[in-house]
Amino acid sequence: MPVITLPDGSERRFDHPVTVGEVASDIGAGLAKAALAGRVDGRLVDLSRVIGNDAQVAIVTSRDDDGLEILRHSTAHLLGQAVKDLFPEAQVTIGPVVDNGFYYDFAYSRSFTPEDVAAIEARMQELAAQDLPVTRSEMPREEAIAFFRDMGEEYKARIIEDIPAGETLSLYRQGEFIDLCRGPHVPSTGKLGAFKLTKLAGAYWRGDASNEMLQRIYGTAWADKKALKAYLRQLEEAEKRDHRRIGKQLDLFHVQEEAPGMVFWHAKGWSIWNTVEQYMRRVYVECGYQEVRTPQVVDVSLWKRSGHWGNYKEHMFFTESEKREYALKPMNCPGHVQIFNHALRSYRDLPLRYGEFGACHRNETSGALHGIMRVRGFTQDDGHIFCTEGQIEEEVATFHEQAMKVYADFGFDDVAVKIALRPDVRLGSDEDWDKAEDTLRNALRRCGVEWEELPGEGAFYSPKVEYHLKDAIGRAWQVGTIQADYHMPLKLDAEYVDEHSERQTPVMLHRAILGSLERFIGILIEHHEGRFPFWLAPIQISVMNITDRQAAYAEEVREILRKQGLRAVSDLRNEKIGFKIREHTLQRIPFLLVVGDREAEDRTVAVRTRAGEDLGSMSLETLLMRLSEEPVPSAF
RNA sequence: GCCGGUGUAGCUCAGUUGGUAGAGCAACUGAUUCGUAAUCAGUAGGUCCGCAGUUCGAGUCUGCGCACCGGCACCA
Repeated sequence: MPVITLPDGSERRFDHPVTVGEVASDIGAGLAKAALAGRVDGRLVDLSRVIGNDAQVAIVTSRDDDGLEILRHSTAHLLGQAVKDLFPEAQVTIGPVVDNGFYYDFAYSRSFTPEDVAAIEARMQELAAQDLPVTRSEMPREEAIAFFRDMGEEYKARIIEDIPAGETLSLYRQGEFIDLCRGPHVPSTGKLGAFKLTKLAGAYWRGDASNEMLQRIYGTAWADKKALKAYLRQLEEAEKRDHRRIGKQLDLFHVQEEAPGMVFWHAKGWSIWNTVEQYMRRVYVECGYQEVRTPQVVDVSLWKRSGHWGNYKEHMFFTESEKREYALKPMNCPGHVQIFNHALRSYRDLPLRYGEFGACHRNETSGALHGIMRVRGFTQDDGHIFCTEGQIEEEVATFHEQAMKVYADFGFDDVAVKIALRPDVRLGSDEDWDKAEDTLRNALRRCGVEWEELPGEGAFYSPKVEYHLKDAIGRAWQVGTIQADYHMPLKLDAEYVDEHSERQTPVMLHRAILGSLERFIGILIEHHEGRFPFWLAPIQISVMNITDRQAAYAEEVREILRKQGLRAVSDLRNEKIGFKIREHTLQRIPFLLVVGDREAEDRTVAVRTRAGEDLGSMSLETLLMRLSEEPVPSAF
């Protein structure tokens, strides 16, 4: 005689075992219609699940995150069903839920075409309209392997073979389609919401590039058409902030065929770069770094000693001259060790901090390139701190504070801190890793921050603290990092003399706040949608006249602003003021100054912001005062 | 690198079954001198990504490259 307790604490008594669906009906017809699944004593189950004993029950609908996830998972099954329907020879593999949707990977003798995808989506709509019941059944593991192998579903059989022996598996059937699945699923295909297939892609079996490639079809699924439309609109909005598009519109940079993965910076883009670099240079100085510069082209022997040649030569650029082989530097650390090694160091010199705007080249695989976010020629705000083991915690904690300040200055308030822990393939002993990981934890604990740990994500020589910035539309970008390296100093013979006159090997901390300037500027562009904060804007002010009569005055105003160190331009073209305002607003110039006869007469300017706000007419003194209130990063 | 797609004027794009390459915006010239998101008219602009091939004839068809886009893999 089950007593069902609902989320609001109310109870319902039944004199016989009931299904979750019956509980929903008992509560109300509307809920029964909306019900997709249930949560019984905390576990998600199908509506058909029978409850025999007292239980806590919640009905899951598409309004719940759980419900939406089930909806997406069931839509993935619908995709599987449609593909098997239209292409019986195709084999199914996995079909999980991802952000905003789902995908399903298939093995098939030929590639699916965009036309195939359209047909598949149409078939999905038909199958949904048929409102086919989705039913669950169970099968012992061994039987399931034979079952799927008989059906010609080799991949499915292999997936089941990885499940521990003796387990009973659940299968879901809708129409002719049967799939292995933990569930739960919607009770029938008619319960599915609004969906759309979005992308056709290749994906390796089991995510391993040495395996064969499968075909992945991505889709998005939502509770209703309205939510789907809102999502598609959001995608369009995201496209508008694409740094490649804005880079073109604002004339910031370009890339071209002759130099794949290398950036041609135009004047306005380079202005942003310079502002960022000058700001970071101040960070180096104020945080006790010595800025250095190391060679671009270095004999391969150094890279062999550092281990990079062994690990990464496929991704390095080489050049040969007079029978000597050189490599373009893929990173700056060996260079910094050379400077460290150029004198005999004392423990009194530590921590010794070097910073460099290090231009590096890495021959990234062609498919990895992406605008200025992932390039082959890039510049890091790189730094290396040579210190003793005992100094690591202090240095990491200090770095943390600096990094957070920098992110806030660039307009990022939501920063996630993570520690990437030891990977499977690594150097050094477990005790060393315990120690290194704990040092990072202690440093962060000292800063009072919360962090997430990422097992297996560390570099092969050290765990890393990582900084992930959340941008204006919620996307996360990994930028900064600090890592404690015990190995490279050893490989490259870095030494210092300790207080007992003994030679010791220092620890080397690799750290960057922005990561690569190219990528960081790309992130800035997307985060601000090209509307850079005043201090970063390549052009801060534009002065425009209404008729030729005010040309001289407009030039005079521009000149005064320039002398104040502001980046100002004038637009004296014989165009209507509305046209000029439109153009300069589209160029995202923070302040537009209009001068007509009145302003020229009174020696004032009419001020308008790029947001369209009219600040009225004011004297140049008032304007300069107003501009001086624009946020500018302060010193450390 | 792998799977799929795309490559035409500075930009955004159109171009039928193979038959002399187009539009809008931008540019340039002229007119207009105008008060807060597009003034009007005219002119000019192309190795149709590259190289081979098929054909009387290729932007269009075939092959091989390259680059870019979306994923996958990679990211010291």
